Amino acid sequence: MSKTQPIPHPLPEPLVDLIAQRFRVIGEPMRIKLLDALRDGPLTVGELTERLDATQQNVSKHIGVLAQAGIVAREKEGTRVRCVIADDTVFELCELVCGGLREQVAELHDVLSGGAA
Amino acid sequence: MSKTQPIPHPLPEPLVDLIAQRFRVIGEPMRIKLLDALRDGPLTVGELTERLDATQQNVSKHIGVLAQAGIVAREKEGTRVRCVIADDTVFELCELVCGGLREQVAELHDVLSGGAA
DNA sequence: TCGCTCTACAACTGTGTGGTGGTAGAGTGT
DNA sequence: ACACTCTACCACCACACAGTTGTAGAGCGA
Repeated sequence: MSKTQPIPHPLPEPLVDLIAQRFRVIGEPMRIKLLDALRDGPLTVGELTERLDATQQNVSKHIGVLAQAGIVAREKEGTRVRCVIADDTVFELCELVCGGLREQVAELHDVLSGGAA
Repeated sequence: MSKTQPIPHPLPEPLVDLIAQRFRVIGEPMRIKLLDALRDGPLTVGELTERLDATQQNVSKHIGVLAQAGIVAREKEGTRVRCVIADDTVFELCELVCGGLREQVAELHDVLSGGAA
């Protein structure tokens, strides 16, 4: 159902910046961990803080970045804040990247085991 | 044909770092422009320098980063160096991101045009 | 009302890195 | 051999940002 319609070719400058920004948001280990933790379902900032063994401030900060990028959504619930994945495509992105990594590692493996002349 | 097999769930630390690094590599406007330029086919560093209106040093540097990440391949050809896309998944990644961006913009558009109570 | 918990914000510091200038080295033509 | 072109490497500067500390404010229970 996902369109995956082709991108305009001479990529316009503003779009380049948007794409880069998007990748940059996901390109942070802490944020990837947060997203990974939220894969099971919504969690509060406190729960995330405990699971990732991080400081509350840092978690809040990164969740803020992810929220501003529209990747997660924050929902107040008393004093707590429930964080939910708002854009599932991030996981598809991760899977694609993992696929590429697997391929590279496989090539290296082939070279190191059989391909050495 | 792409596996897109699911990722291990409690994402192991080293994998998190690898994924983050990968995204970070693509999360740079100049590098996205380089990849976009290489979509038509192989180009030399000089040609890329001219097309992107950048300095030769900068292009060489970013191509180096992309090459080390296994996203492009460099091939010496006399004094010139031909740069080729080595991992097509980057374009799939961009398409996915663009799809997400489109969706967000569409939602904003709806809110701003009809949804206002 | 008072105190406690939960979260977000501001200021600061250290680090990573993008861009530039300078330059070395390889390859080519004369 | 010499001059020229093409590319990569190095050192440097400037800026962005991740992480920390301190703290303000909102909500809840006693």
